[in-house]
Amino acid sequence: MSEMQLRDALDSLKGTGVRITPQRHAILEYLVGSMTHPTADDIYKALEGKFPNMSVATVYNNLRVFREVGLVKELTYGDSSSRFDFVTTDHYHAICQNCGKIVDFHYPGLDEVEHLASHVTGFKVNNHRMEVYGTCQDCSAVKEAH
Amino acid sequence: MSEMQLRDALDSLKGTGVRITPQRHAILEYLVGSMTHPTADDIYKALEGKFPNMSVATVYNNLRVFREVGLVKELTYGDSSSRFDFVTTDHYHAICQNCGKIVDFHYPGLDEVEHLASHVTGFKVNNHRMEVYGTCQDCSAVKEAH
DNA sequence: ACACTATTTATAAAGATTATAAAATAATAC
DNA sequence: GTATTATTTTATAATCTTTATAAATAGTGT
Repeated sequence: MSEMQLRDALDSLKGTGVRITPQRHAILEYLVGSMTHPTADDIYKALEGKFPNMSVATVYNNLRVFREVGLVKELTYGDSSSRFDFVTTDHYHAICQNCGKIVDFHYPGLDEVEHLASHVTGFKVNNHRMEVYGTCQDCSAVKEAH
Repeated sequence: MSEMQLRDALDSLKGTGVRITPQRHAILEYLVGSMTHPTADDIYKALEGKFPNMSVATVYNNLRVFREVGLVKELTYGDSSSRFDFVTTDHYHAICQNCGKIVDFHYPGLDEVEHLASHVTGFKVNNHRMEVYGTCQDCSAVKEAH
């Protein structure tokens, strides 16, 4: 299934006139396959084997390109570096404050919030973002055990 | 009214054994008075007049202290630097993607999301964050006029 | 006023991201 | 298929935000 996501993404890139280089292919492939919301550095390190000469700038440049085209979302949490998330269907994130793990979950109906916010603030609202923070099961277990 | 907020904040600090220095007083005062969710640098520059010798580190250190005590929230949006928000009552933010303006709004009932997320992901959820993004009235007006 | 400890300052260091210019490479026209 | 052109990659340096460090200073309790 992620096969198809990748192919769709590449098609979508072609459609906007962005060249498909081996590096771009690899970065996209990694993003689609990864469930971990990696940082730019994660991606850089992961592809070091395949592309020993690839520059960090290439990773950043292409993540920006993907973001501008709408294939990728940039997530900025409290920690120092951004995380990048391949955009599939709308979902939200639960973030472990102990180990940093990020788990997806779905929730319908938050469009309502957009409407209210728009009404109250006078904004034209395009989209929203939301996360929940807490402790994941693994970390909870460790604390119990102690 | 912000007078009272400031006094409460100072009392709350004293209660936790944190010393009240002139710099801390000034930073808190600025945060309480400001409706603009300033960056550390904004605060630093704003207090330059009163404290010509103040170090940037002081601003960062104290913002961390305030955050740890719960007086201040750190907001990380897409841009390069964090913004700091004096915690009053729970509210959310509408962010203008054109000019960066941040407007507060209230919305009840998102605790429901925490429950569902907890159920689905197995997390112990402590809190959540949410924002809406769009175009503020001023920026919309400018676009229309053009 | 004295002693003790937290805090500030000045400075340097770290880390993430962006800018720049030259070299390499993909798409396009022929 | 080759030449051309514009894009992209690489390598490197620069920038910017934030944190670490150590000496100087200032609050607080006695």
